[in-house]
Amino acid sequence: MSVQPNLSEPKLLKIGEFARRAGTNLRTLRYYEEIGLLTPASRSKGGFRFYRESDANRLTMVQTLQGLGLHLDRICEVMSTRNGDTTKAGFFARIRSALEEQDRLLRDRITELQGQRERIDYAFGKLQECEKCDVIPDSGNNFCDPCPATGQELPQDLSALF
Amino acid sequence: MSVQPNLSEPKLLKIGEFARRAGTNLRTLRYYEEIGLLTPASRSKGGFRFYRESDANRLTMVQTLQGLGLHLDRICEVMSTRNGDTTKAGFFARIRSALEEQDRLLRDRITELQGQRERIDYAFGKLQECEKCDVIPDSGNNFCDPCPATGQELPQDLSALF
DNA sequence: TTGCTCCTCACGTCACGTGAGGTGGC
DNA sequence: TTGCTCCTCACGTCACGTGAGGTGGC
Repeated sequence: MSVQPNLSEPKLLKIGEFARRAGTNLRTLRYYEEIGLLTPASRSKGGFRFYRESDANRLTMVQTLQGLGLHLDRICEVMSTRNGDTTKAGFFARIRSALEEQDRLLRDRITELQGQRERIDYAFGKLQECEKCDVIPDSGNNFCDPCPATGQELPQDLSALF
Repeated sequence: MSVQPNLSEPKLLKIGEFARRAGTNLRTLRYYEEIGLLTPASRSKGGFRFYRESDANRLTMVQTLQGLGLHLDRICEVMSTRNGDTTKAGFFARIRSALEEQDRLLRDRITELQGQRERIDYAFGKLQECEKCDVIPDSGNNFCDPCPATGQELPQDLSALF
């Protein structure tokens, strides 16, 4: 006789085990509950929080969005796909727009970081030349900005460190 | 008669103009001075702070490193290229290592973000299929995780939003 | 019952935000 | 002198960190 898995009672985790799996800690989870960002699925009669395994995916999304520089109140908004009209069309439209928003943020951020890598590369190139030069950057020559050899501005990342 | 530009007295900016150019604000600059991250080049006798134009490049680097998740004390360390032995070789070695550190951080972060984009893409693909499906995710079906049509786990980013 | 996990305050911290009240400098 | 910019406290805030003291549940 095959037993139907009980889908209406998915596995629940206590806060410690859930935090470990989700890569976070107890204080953060309690704080997220306090601000309404992530509410446990239930509580024991003694007050113990119980989380769904799948809530770890919500946590991951929060971490991703935080890494992109969003504040928790904005993250609440972006992830509140269950608020609003309850039609299937409306619900799915909110999901789609949340995913699109994240993709935009990711693309923009990647472009930014690639630009920063190019600037680092440019600085490396100039640094090679500086190593062959006699002048040592100090306050007397405004830390070699502009470069006494070429008269040009230093790459930003060298100017920052000289 | 040509006049030698006075390199020992580069243009100095008051805090407001400097903040505007560097894309920051007065409070942040005062805080950075307090913790020793960015000290003004000089002060007027009345106490007004004066910054070098080139210090904006230092600020930019601080912002970049903050965006990569570093704390200010770590940023102090990474950017303290003027501390240590004062030989040219030592100084340049510290510059090089600071640039390498940043490049590592940038590459790792870009890889991470690209992975996140792929996950978003994967979620979009599944969402297309879900739109053709009759089942509506709710607490009775554990928000469609696992998918009642395929039996497979949902993409993380759908599970997070369903 | 023991031990480990969890609970709720509640104060501390980092990186600033935001006035209050006063002074500098073209 | 007027107006704008700057000054130094100093308290507030966001997102937690870190105990203190007490209870739950296998």
